[in-house]
Amino acid sequence: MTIEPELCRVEDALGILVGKWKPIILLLLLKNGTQRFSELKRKVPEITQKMLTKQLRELEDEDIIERVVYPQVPPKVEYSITEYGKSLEPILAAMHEWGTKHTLHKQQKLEQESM
Amino acid sequence: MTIEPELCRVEDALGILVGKWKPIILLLLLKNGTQRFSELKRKVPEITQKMLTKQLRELEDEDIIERVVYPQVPPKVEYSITEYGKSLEPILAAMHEWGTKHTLHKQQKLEQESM
DNA sequence: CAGCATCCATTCTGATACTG
DNA sequence: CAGTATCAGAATGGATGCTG
Repeated sequence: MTIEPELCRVEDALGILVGKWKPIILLLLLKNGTQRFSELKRKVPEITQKMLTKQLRELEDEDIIERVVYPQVPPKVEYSITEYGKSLEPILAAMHEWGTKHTLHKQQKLEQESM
Repeated sequence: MTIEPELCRVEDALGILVGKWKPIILLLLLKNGTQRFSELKRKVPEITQKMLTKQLRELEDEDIIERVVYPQVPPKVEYSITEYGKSLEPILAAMHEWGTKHTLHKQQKLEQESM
């Protein structure tokens, strides 16, 4: 094991990543760079404005993403990952890789059960 | 970016790790190996039996941990990480490392604000 | 010892409608 | 366009008491 004593450090990262839509939002911003509110909404149609707004605010509060408002009509707001936010990428990558394997695992389990 | 298309793979990992006590439980089992219910309870005194039981069941359902019941009186139940569960370690490690940095980040932020 | 059952408080998420 | 406000339902977490 490489993880030592203070076990609870993990909670901080988890606290930031938890939220039904935060990982997707972060991955979209990491992958495609700066994007407008409406772009994000379009790429994740299932999310409601309320939820998107909320999750973006929370990520902003944690300095994970940056929010830039252009004072014009109609309004324009752009979101992007901060440098600090980019430091989350290894975690997202590890989860993504694991998630892929997990899918296989679940499939195998189902196959076993149906034999 | 190394993370490609199917963004939602991340959710599976997150779903398993989320739960107020799951990371701690996993880290304890990864670090110290097989342990009894009461040992875990003692190491995380703030958790209630109900919660400990629930989180352990959920991890068991996902094949992350194994539960062995010894048919004796008084009862004895041991929990351990499965091989599959061990595959989560990179994620936990990444979160742990990040969490440590995050603490520093928060401190610096507070210092800046108080200047 | 290792739970389960019940009740309760809080938080989270969603649906819908409205606005500068 | 990018929100805010309100209401409702679901999920989560906790306190307490009982049991094989």
